[in-house]
Amino acid sequence: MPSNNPVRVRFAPSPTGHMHLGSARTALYDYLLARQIGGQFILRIEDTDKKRYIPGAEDELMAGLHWLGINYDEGPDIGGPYGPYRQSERKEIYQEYVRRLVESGHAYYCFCTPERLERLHQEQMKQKLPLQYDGTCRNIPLEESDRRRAAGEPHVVRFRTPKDGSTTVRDLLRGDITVENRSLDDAILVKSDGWALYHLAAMVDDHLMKITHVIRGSEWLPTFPLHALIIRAFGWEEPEWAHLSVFLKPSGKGKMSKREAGDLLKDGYSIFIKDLEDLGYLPEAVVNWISLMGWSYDDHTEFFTLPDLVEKFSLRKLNPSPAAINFTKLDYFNGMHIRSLSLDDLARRIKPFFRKEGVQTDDETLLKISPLLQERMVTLDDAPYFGRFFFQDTVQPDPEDLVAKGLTPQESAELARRSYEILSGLSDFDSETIEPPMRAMVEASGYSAGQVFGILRVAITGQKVSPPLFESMAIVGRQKVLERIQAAIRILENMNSV
RNA sequence: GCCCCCAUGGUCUAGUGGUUAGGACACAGCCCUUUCAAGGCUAUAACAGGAGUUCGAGUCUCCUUGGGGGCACCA
Repeated sequence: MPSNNPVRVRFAPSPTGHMHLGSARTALYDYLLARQIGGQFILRIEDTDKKRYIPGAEDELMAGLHWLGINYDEGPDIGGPYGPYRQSERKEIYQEYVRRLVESGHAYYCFCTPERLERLHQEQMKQKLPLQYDGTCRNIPLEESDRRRAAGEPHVVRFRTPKDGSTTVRDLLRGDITVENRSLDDAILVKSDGWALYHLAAMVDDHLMKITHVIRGSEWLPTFPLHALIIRAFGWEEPEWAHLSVFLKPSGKGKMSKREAGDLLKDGYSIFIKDLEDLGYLPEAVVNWISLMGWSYDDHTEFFTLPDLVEKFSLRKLNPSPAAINFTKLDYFNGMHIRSLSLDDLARRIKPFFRKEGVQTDDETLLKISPLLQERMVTLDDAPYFGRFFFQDTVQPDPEDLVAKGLTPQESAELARRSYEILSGLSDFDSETIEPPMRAMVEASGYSAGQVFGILRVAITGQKVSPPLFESMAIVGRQKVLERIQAAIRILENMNSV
């Protein structure tokens, strides 16, 4: 619910792997909420765990956001009034706040060794008991624990979870959730190396950074009550919470494994943002697609640009149930967004895909073929598939394809010769000039348009599937068209009838 | 084992007590058509199961089942 305060939301990923669709959606919703109410969107890096840190992950995150068009107002690279925006640079802040919790009795120092904890865990497993800390250090007087700490005894800090009663928290998607406090663990807030854990660091940062709405994954639902308890222990005001459902694999059965995610690539799909550009997807399409996984607008609108989404997004319409990833719908949206691109924009975007295929292009031709390619492309890398012949000096048609269905090579060659005659005698070489006499020739020949134009298509484009023939011919140009027909005639003449 | 969340066609979803259960993707067919598309039209297809509340339940309650998540000195 909008409050009187300006909306401030944060995207707080940890740099421990590739940015995927789930995090992109969370960031998108954050961004939309901030933009529509005129608030701020903050990027905060949660990198307190050095063991899991992956170099480059932070850059990939920022590149991914940038590619998607999701811009943030405050972050590690651009700064802001509430920095630093990397948790690894905020250690002292957490220490200060943890001490407050200890002194107010909401947290305590725990000297239990990992070995003892492991034995406890095993015992609880054996007895089929809930896996929780047993409270051994819960009642050590503060003076004593301070003394032991000063003496250098290894320790962590744990939250003193109430043992009686229950805790109710409110999620924007699910309403009130109540849990018995006895099912909550005395979670560790600070590790023995002095670094704060997520539970503490994120709550402190959200408060200090004046975050009003926390949008995060539903994997945080089980620890949600703990987080609320920590905030309440500080006496702070709680933000609004929205826990987004997870993404399931396309079958809808379970989350995608690392292995499955990797296998996707050979089908031209990926759940990693970094791969999507290379696969020929438009950021506009990706944004549109993920926006609709767990959110809806109304009955008849599904095509959205980022500005549309800013205008229409609403937390109220978020859906709590898990959604299966549907890549064919991404393909659909990609086609739609490709068709909504201006011609010069399209020309610019397909250029690298020709280059990747080793096809030399020129901007003028690129612009001319764009309208021809536009309505038949699903992904940007379809462009060289349909249009490489525009840029080649010669094409290499498959002789079999040159022979029209139901005709002999000789008959096909004859049709090609008649086409050559007409084409070479034309005053102009645009599609409007080419089409009428060619149709008349087909009419007179007694063959079908499909047969005759099929021969020419293969002869001129080197492929059975291509953009419209006459427009293509006009762009290829008379000289090359005639050369290619000539070459095709030679091939046909050298074939034996079957 | 314990805790939490979820449940409408194959998939994404609309629906907040009374609807012929709506839309989108995919699929099939038709139209258009020189190929492939795009576009238009049509069809197939869903309230997980069981109790209860109510005159009336997809919608509220409970149970079952199924799915998902969590139970780290990760986030």
